[in-house]
Amino acid sequence: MKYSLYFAPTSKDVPSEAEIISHKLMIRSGMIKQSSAGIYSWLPLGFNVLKKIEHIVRKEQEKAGAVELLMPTMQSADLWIKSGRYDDYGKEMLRIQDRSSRQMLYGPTNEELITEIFRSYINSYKDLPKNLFHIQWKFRDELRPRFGVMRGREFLMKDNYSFDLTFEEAKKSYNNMYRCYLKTFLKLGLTPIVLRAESGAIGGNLSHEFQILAKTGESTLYYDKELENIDPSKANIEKLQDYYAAVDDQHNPSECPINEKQLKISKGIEVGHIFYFGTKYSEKLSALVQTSDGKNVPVEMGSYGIGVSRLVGAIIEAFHDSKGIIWPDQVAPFYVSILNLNTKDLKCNQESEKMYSNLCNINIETLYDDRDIAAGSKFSDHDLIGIPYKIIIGPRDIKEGRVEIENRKTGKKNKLSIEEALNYIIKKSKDSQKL
RNA sequence: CGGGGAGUAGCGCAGCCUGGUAGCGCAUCUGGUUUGGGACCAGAGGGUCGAAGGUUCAAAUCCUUUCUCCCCGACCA
Repeated sequence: MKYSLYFAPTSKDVPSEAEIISHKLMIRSGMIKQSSAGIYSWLPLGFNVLKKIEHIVRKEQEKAGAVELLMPTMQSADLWIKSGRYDDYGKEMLRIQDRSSRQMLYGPTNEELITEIFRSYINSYKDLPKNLFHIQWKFRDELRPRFGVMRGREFLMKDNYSFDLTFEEAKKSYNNMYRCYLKTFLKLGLTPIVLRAESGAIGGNLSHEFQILAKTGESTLYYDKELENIDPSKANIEKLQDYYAAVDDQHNPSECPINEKQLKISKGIEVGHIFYFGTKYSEKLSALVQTSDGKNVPVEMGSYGIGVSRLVGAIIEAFHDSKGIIWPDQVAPFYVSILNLNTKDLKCNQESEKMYSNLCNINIETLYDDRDIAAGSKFSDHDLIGIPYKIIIGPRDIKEGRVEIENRKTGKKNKLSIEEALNYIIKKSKDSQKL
């Protein structure tokens, strides 16, 4: 993408409403624009990252055996009245009437709908287990939306629902998702810490929340430092759940089962939550399956959520410096920038164009800064946007056939020949795809 | 929902107390000089002062109502 054609309205100034760093950086880098309290437009850069995160979440769901579908944002109140949550959910639920005065609502979650879908098609234990997910916008009319996209009223969530015949099977599904979540957050470059949780409005008795480490996080976590070095593809999930982890109000130093050396204290942000809730909805909505001995029993369910739009903010909270965002390679909106430092220099233009088309030809996402502005502004913009690598093409070095590559994270610069630079980026890009 | 704060140019703010020509910085536009870490000179455009009502010869400024946004708390992906 040529910067001159792109739409990334960066700025030095931040509107005074932004308080936390991710919110400020998202506004400054032109990722989002607030539309009203807790509701945002996603500008190209923000949308790009959102899709990348969504993609990684989706792939991990699929690997774990979940199947994607898409349920509507608008739901009829009927099912919610049946489940009893139409009254329970309170003012957080946005209620609307359609033209014929039917009660509608903008879905804050989808247990009722998915149960109804399941009920309509599945009647036999032979069709179990099933695990269905979708990635859809939700609306919760929060008492107080804040922190930009981290706590919006409208937000993008991946939610999935497991259906099993027995508790034992349901627990397997639950642990399967537990593993899947660890993998997902690691894939995003984050460090997940899992806590036992209250199950809240969703209901149920087996529940964990997934936090990711970020020095500016909201909650303070106390946990066994071993949890930072988990390999979820090998670990035994039941055993993992025995490790100590607590948020500050659960943590009691005198009762803490691990010694001081093992205990680590860090800040975290909640990005996922999983619940087992058994037959709570299947009973109320008559989602029954027939067992091998001919009985009809309510299906055992669990639900699992990842805040996809929240993750955009959370990742920035985890990875930034005084200059701006530092995207992990997997979610960066572009993999590499070309900074043409002088667009009036023939050689700079030629070599920049050539580099750009070479990178495009091998499908490396490139932002080519061809704007006629001061070099310093380009450096600042690309640092702010957080693209992992810069290829700096300026008149000074290009005369000698050289360009400079800068690593956004380390700040390290390398002078290389044009060809070396291209190969370097190709190699790095391949390495990062293996992650 | 309780407590606090703010709405004046795209953004950040001053002006309000003590009523009388709406201002500053950044951004934008034009011309020129620049271009290796947010350039410089010269010029220009841009406002129903959140909205409604009231007081007054006169309201950004005083009064009333209202809307919106932000911060702290309780709740949450």
